[in-house]
Amino acid sequence: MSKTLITSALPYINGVPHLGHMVGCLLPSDVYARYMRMMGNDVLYIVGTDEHGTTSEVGALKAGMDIQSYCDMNHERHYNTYKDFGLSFDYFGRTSSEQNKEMTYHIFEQLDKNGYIEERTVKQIYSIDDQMFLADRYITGTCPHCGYEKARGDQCENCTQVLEPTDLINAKSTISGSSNLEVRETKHLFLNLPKIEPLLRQWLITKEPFWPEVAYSIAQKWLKEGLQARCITRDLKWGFPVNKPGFEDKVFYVWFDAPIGYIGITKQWADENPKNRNWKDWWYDATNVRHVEFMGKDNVPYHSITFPATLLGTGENWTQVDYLKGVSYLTFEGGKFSKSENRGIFAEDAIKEFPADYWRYWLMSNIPEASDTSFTFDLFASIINKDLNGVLGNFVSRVLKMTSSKIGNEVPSGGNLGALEEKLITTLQARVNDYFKYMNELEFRKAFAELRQIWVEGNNYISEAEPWVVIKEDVEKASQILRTCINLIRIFAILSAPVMPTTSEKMLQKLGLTLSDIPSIKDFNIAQEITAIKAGTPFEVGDMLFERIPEERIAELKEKYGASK
RNA sequence: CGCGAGGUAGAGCAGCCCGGUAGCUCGUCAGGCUCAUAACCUGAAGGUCGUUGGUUCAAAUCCUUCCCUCGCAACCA
Repeated sequence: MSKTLITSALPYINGVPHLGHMVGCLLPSDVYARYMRMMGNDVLYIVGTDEHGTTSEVGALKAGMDIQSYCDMNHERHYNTYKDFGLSFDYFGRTSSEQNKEMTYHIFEQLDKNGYIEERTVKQIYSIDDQMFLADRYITGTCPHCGYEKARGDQCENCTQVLEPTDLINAKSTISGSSNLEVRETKHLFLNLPKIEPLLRQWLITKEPFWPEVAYSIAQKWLKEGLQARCITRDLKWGFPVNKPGFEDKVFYVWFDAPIGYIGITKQWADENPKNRNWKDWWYDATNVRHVEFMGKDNVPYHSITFPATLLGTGENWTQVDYLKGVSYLTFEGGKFSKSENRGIFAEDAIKEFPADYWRYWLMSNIPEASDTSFTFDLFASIINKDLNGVLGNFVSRVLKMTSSKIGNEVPSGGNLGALEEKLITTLQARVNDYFKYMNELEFRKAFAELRQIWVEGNNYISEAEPWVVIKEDVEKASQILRTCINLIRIFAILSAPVMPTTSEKMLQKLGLTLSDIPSIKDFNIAQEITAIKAGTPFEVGDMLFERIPEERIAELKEKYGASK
């Protein structure tokens, strides 16, 4: 059995995940993991929170908490949100874990031993009142070029000039507001990327035919512009203390230990059941592992350049990314999501408004693959009303209600498959093959457009077969048609499970089944599946699968989530 | 001249790599059906494929000019 290692970019603990984060890495990784499991693959699906860095320190300070409790609290919050969205990760870990510390130290030692680490002294702004060095973005002041008063230390948003923090007039710390700043020298460790570059190029070239264009072109861009040594340590408190003499008062930069977190979290997972789990089977001298990573496009450089270079520099045989799914941005009603401006719908709120499957289906069938995509409530409602209610929900409803009222609450017996069913089987098999093909290629938009067409085939079939007419003349034939339709419900439930697990369960429940009854979908054969449910099996009509979203509700939502701003 | 991605019917997208009657979904209009969630099925209207020039028998597709949108620009996760 081939092994599939699936990782989602680790959400930063201090952030509040919005729909863009969900669709960028968390949801697609889950959908893919569920699909690969159903295909019979041995899947390990790893997610967790990325916890180190200034942002956490500042967040804790503002919340009046110590950093550890602050992170504990937020970790819990992330976990609950993702569970609510139905994410099926095998482990939800943390980059601040002991296991990750161990991994980070080991990888750093190897890099150092191989001569890829160098010391440099840099000048940095120190805030005397905050008692810390400030990252550029934590300094604001007046732009010397255009006079804009809220220019950041790295760049002026107004005139787009790239700045040094020392250029700013009346520079202030954004943390305390203090202007009691000075430039200090500080010694840091750098990862010598130019030295690893030849290895990296050699490795990357093998990926070109497989990666999506967005991901590969971003990686190429970085190589083209030339790699520079990258600072991997910081003057902070919250992080792993550097395990090198003379640097004990520094910590590793969050971007150094965050991707290593995939490995560290795998070890967390393994440590919970050491008899049956071994992290090395997935990461170290591992054979037959295909590693698929999911991330927003802003993360691509780190996963295609920095992290692979880090692993290559160890000289050890680490599992590298085989397929990198880079996803563009989801915008909100044409603008940016912004918590501070109360603009956009965030994951915790989204789940209170509608069931997870509504979001999962919308987001996956509109995932920003080729370019940035805008979320609008109008579009959302139209998809939910048309695809989920009109096409799928209504099909289930019309079939079960008709069978129940005309014949009874058992799958009806009698009749044989005919020419119409032959045609249905052929059409459906072709569509299912395409659906699987797109899923294998991680072409989600196309995959879910195909899934929708599969549902449509159900309505097409029942329209042509007209059981409501046939039943007046030939009850046996009508029974066969309805039995076929009930089997279609089962087939639709199975095929929809990766994207709408709860709805699938609901559909199967009506037929007295659960998802765990479903065998592998590898070699899914419609001709066989179409008769899987036998005559006499009891079923219940139950509730409707989905609810329509009326016009008034859309207007309310737009108002509530700042769609007009 | 910083870099990248995108600009295709009212809306959202596919097609572009490997040139050859412009396709899908929603919306609109008309018809059908009455089992079902004002649903479902069928059909029609609607596009000089951002702009300029070029290559070619032939360009949405290849090369070129300019314009617009979004993102990135390495101490922001």
